[in-house]
Amino acid sequence: MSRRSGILEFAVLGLLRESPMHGYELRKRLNTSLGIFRAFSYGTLYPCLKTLVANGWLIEEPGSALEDALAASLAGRRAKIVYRLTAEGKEHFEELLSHTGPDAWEDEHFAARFAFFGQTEREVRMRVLEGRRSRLEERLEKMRASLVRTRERLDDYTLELQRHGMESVEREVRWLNELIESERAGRDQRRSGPEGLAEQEDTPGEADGLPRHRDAASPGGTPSARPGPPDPSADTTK
Amino acid sequence: MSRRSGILEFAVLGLLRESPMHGYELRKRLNTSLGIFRAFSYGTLYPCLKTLVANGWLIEEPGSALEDALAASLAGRRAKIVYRLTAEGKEHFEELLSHTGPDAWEDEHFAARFAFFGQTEREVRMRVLEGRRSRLEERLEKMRASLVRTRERLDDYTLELQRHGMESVEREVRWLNELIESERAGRDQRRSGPEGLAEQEDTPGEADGLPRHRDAASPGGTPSARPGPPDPSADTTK
DNA sequence: GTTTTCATGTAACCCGTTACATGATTCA
DNA sequence: TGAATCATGTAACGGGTTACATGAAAAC
Repeated sequence: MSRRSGILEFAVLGLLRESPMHGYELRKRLNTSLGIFRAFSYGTLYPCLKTLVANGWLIEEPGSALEDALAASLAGRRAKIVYRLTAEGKEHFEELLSHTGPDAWEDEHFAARFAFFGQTEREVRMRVLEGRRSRLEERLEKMRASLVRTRERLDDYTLELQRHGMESVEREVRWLNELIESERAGRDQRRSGPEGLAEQEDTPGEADGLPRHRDAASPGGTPSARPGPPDPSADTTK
Repeated sequence: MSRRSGILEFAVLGLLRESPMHGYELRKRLNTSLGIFRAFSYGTLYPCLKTLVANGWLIEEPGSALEDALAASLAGRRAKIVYRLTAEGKEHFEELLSHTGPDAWEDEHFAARFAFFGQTEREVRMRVLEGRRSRLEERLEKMRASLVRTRERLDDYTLELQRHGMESVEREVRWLNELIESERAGRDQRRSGPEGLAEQEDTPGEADGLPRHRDAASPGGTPSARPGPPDPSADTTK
């Protein structure tokens, strides 16, 4: 099971680590900034927030005048209930960040993990990237095998669909390869402070590490939600 | 709402149109041959089959000795309950095939539709492909807008994730472009249709435009390495 | 002869969305 | 003043999976 709510918790904690926010804003961030996640509804988000509060990982504070000023400066909007990460919450998040279990490289989990790589230690990043890669390679292998088995029985369109799917996965593997290499190659002073987002040099220099191949078009991958591409089957573990 | 069960019904009808099958086999086909679908469990499949039977679209027949022989030749396996499409079922499926509502180009729906393009009329194929494309372009537009809005506030990894996501969508658009063009060009003279999707167009009996490829057991011909319709692939620059 | 794979089913449960209820604030 | 957006919540519902129950044929 994908334990999607686990992803939500993780992402909420991660976002709140950067700065306190109220639910409405949180949801927007979840669905746009971190555009990878299939939209969560309030019916999911608010109960989740409650749980996190109950666990002592968050505290809710009323949107005071002081808070308003801050919130306004950030989002131009008045806040009602602002959620703030507690020390325990931070600790818990840190712990989650360091986990590298197999689920860390399942589709949506992986995206969530990647989105917070900025706060993740180098080794962990490596493990997650490599885990993801081998997961995909496994998947590719299955696809290839199944394709060989059934090739003649399939019509052109089905074949084409399959081909495109495989190519998407292959493309993601190449992407991971680049990322891994880039990690390996060094530049280590990745920020890890939440607010380290500070100086963001937009100037296209490879200064800070990521490949940034602008239009080096590579084939497919997984688009946002439940994308056209892949998700092959074979994987009954879902 | 994705109405995922609708996809299942559609796919089941489509697969059974090609040849009668029992549930177990059906599921395998759903998850491998048509590898696009996220695995459906039996807890979903069997109830669905019952519904379809209740609607008069399928009939269940016991796996008789006769059936066994056939089944054995196909899959080497004995069948217990074989589901066969009724005339009404066929009609219903045909109707579904001709629908081109907006949902036809939502992620999983689209994949399902595409998988049965072999039985779909050319115009319908075009509409679906174009619909999908504009859906994706819309999505791209949103992503771009949101990216512009938030660019500076995001760290490198988040940015990279977003970039990769967009590129994936762009890639799918290119794929669709090729497919559309290929449809437009009339793919009669298209290369290598295995079982002659090619000569299909001029076959009088195919007034309804349905290829009706291979009868299950006859792989016979050319194991075409390359699919007929499009063929973006080949290019290594991708 | 026992394990694997084939094969069919069902009921409990989990998860998340939809739809609804409510109210403050901003803008026309 | 009324519409639109912001903002928080909840209860009912739906859909799908998991886990379980069952049994036959194949493979070892």
